[in-house]
Amino acid sequence: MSLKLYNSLSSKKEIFKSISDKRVKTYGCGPTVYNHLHIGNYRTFVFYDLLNRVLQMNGYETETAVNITDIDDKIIDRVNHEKLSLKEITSKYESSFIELSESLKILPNSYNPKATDYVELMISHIQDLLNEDFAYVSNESVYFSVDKDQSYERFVNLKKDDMDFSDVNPDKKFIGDFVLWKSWTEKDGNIFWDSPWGKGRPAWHTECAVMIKDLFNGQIDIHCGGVDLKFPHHENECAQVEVLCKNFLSNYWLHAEHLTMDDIKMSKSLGNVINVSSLIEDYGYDVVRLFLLSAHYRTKVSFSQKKLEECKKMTEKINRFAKNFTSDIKSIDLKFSNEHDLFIDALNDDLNTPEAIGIFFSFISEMNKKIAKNSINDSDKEKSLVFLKLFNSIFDILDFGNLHNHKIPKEVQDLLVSRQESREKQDWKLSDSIRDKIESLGWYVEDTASGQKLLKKK
RNA sequence: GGCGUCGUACCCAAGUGGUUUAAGGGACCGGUUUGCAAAACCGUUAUUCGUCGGUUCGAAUCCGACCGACGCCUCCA
Repeated sequence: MSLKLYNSLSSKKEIFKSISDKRVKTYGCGPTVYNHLHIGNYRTFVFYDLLNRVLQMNGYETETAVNITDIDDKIIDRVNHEKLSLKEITSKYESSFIELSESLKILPNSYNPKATDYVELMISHIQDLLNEDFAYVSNESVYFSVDKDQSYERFVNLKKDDMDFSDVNPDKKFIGDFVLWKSWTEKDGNIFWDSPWGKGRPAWHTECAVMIKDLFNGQIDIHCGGVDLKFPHHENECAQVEVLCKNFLSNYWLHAEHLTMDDIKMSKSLGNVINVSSLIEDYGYDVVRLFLLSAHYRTKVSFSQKKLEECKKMTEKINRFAKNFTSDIKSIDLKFSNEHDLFIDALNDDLNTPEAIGIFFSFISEMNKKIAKNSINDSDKEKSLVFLKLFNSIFDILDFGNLHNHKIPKEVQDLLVSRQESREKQDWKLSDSIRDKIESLGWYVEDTASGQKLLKKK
């Protein structure tokens, strides 16, 4: 099955066709670095990563960009309150973003452009819009005239007649116009850039538009973001680029739904956020990743500890299954059969991770039956290895290198030996107390036909 | 107010007209196995998909009304 993606422009699943044969260019709206990011933010970033991996699975080379917004009202607020420089604040949260992305096994992007590196280009972009009469200067700020964009309202149906005119910025000619360049005000302190229209700073919508123009010549295959960005952000991004370049900014627009807290969306302004690094510490990156991928990206997910506990059990089950196979998985060739194709088809059907997980678990259960009956053959073993490798190329929750050789502490090893001795003497009391002790050190002992087996606790 | 999305078992969650009289995971209960556990295996838990109507040979899947939840229209992943 060929790759299908749900395109927000048409509100339909469409067969994906790339601009050039082999190479796919994607852009995702990244974080504003004024605070720690929460698990909801990372749901979107893990979704970008999923898209990237599925494209690669389909044989595409990917060129990916996720921007970092380091010019913003909230950042300026913090600069003024904390008496730190802009750079000091933004670089702290930027590196935290990069580090946590790595811990969650998000593949590195080709580019992570920053707004502060693009101010000059943004100024010339705004000048271009002014030259072509798509924008106007008012009170040292620059606004985009949405009337000049024939395609405006790609993502929404605004019904301009119904718009609320009560709180209109008097500098705007029309209520729907949006700002490209914000003139300096006192509360901006010493944060400003010089421009032909006076000192000020670029506005948010300008940033992504200019980065795409610069990195990708104003045209990409896929643009992603959270649903909340559809309007006005993505609409306004499109408007600026498309009036100038006369082509679609992006052929496909993918929007990820929000992670919620008790049915209310999680957001920094609402204060109902969950910190990611402590979550990874408590559960492990694999559990967090599986949790984020266990619902389809276009559905809301409610955060809960219970779900994380369930995902933890799922990762344990997968790990147990993987441990049945001793070959070096890294060197296995990916030769696919029916079971694998079902898994691939699910992912190609608009990145249907829950279905793919279901198929993988059905396969595990089928193989476990054979293992239980001791009727597993070489072909089954090979299929299993291929499936494990395929599964991990997308979900990336198995650590193949450490599957079999977790470093077992000396203390645990010694306990294992004495437990074996007590078992031989049929001293069950002692053997059970040793088992408890091993468990308190973080390991499960399982007695199998071939002797004691250790499994690292999560 | 305008625009839009969603409502599937005890919980989570796929499926969006017939190959599904509804995947998969968690949970519960019973069984096999085990010294006991754990794991694994077997079996049980939705004749039913918010409610009510309609279209169709056939609907959870399409249409309409209603009820409920949420999102966007303002910073936001």
